[in-house]
Amino acid sequence: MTTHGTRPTMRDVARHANVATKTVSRVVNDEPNVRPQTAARVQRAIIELGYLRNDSARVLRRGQTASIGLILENIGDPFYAALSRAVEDVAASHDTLLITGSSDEDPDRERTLALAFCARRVDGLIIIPAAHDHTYLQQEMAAGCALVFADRPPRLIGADTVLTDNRGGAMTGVAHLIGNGHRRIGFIGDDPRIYTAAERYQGYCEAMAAAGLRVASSWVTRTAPSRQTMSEALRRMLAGSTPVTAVFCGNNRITVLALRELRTARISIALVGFDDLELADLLEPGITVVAQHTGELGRIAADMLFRRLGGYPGPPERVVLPATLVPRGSAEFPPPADP
Amino acid sequence: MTTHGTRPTMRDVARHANVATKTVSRVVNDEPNVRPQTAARVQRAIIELGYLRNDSARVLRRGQTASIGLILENIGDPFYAALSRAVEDVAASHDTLLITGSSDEDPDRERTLALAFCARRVDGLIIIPAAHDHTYLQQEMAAGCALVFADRPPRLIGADTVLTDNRGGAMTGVAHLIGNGHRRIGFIGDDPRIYTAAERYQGYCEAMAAAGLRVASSWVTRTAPSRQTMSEALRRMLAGSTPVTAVFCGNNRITVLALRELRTARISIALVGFDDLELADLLEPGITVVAQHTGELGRIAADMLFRRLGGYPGPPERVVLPATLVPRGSAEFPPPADP
DNA sequence: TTGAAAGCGCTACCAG
DNA sequence: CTGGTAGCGCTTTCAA
Repeated sequence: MTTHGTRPTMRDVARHANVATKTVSRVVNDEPNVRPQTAARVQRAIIELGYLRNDSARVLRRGQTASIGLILENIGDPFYAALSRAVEDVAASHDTLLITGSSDEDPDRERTLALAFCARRVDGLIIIPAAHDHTYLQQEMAAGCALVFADRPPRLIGADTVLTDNRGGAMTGVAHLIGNGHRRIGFIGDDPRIYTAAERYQGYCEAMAAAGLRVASSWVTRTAPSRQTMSEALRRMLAGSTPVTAVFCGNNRITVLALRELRTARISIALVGFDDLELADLLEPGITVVAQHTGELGRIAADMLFRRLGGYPGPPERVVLPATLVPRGSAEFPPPADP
Repeated sequence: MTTHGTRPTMRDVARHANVATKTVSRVVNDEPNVRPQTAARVQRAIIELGYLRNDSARVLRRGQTASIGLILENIGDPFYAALSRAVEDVAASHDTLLITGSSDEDPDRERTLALAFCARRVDGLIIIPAAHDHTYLQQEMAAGCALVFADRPPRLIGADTVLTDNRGGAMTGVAHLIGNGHRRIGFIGDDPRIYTAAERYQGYCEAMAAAGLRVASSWVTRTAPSRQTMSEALRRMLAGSTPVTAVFCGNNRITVLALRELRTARISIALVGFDDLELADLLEPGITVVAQHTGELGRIAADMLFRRLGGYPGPPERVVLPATLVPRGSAEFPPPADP
């Protein structure tokens, strides 16, 4: 039995078993060249003392921590939670621990977290960036910290990156509305400084342009979503002489807020959302979405990271995953006949 | 500029600035008793060399890692994601990093994760347990690792615990159905070996008994949820001469699966679910749930942990949070008139 | 205000 | 097969 706050060390075990610490180390790490009899004696001492190897010391000596860091916007968001789980699974398959931090879309917080992780000497870092300048990571990369960007590309540095085809996905979603006869289509997106939000807006614009459709400024809102901004956005695009007959929502939170707003106001217009929602198929009508392959995004990011940790030497690579249209009913009807 | 894979140490900085390593340490840690002029010289060297303190070494020397571990069932589940976020926020306010691991309801995996975290010498551990015997943690507690259990109590050891009133919540939900006139009410719960599932079943039984209602065995299913088990559960409770007119679902996944099944089969019965769902208010009818205060659960667990880390000496404590009924329409109607 | 030396617990390296 | 020694990069302690 150990006393409170005191842990037995390898030396303690060694003394207890009458061997050298190095022999204990061999047993603890399953190294060869230990007589079974000796190993058994050491094992007994380990159990009797309740010894658990101190991986902090091990890390210091070996220079590898068998841990990676993941920085995302908010682990409480289902999208990032799913991504995080995929990363964790890959990490676990490499016997590696995962440290997670939420940046809340704050560049300073991202930087603080990234440097804190690097100070812990994580072997690598997966970042869903909020910052607009990642040169602060150059030193860490040079010092050997592997780096992968997911969901959004790095700014001002080169590194492996895995993205969703946000622009193409948005185009597909908006084209789907156009294909159903809509010509006045609104767009509600997040703050345009966010890469994915900007890309999706571009996709919206391109799909409209490709169909020869003009976009009125009152149809477009691009800002951090809240109940109030959603309410105003919808009011603006539905007011005036050219109200929209359909709306494209730029992410999962926006879709949910817009649905709630439309329901409250008892307004029924066609809607497509970017990102899937857990109960999207159970709403009436079902919500048509452009779904990202969230798990894949995380899995591939983690695979790329471990490939680098395995010594892969090539130049930075970029993987782009498609986004998939899932028609469920909320968009598959024509606009009301014009008076 | 550093070369690949080599990081400057305090000694390097010290040499560069012509001071002792201890002086660099003082500057890096904002300790007093350094002449501003000296400090400036050190700062310059730090920037020139791109030095970042190695917290692994710091940890080894100081014996505190400023990190905590969180073991839950699945970080991809919105319930645990929300809890995790609350824990992370408390940890961040203590300048502490969070390591997360998913046990997938596997006792061995829980144990492996917990011991891996302890080997890293996390300062404390928050566990949402899957195991049925936590004596393996006694040594770690004795060695000084703080321990808090959340959502489910520990088995065979004593430790701070924060729980939801699962039994009371289920009673409230079932009583609500009874209050709306239902007398034949089904129950679908998770594997009864899971603490929360067992408690919620007890609550169901007690509410039925309190109203003087018998429970037919065909009305009850208690197993790991899947599309198939849900389908069979519903078919059983709706078949025969005494079909249920309402059902109580034991957790968020079960509620979603049951809703999908009922929708597919075009069956409309009253329903109350345990755990809230993101779009519950937007379904038609809205889904009545018994909601847990997930964020509170995580926040209080983390607060209890840091209170222990701060030296709080009292005996293990148990906090029980209420679960709150949120009526939304799926349960607020009477059963069809009996023929 | 500054520095030198010891050592946290482990593993790498070399000797036996 | 086994053991000793050195040292990972930092902080602690004590001396100057």
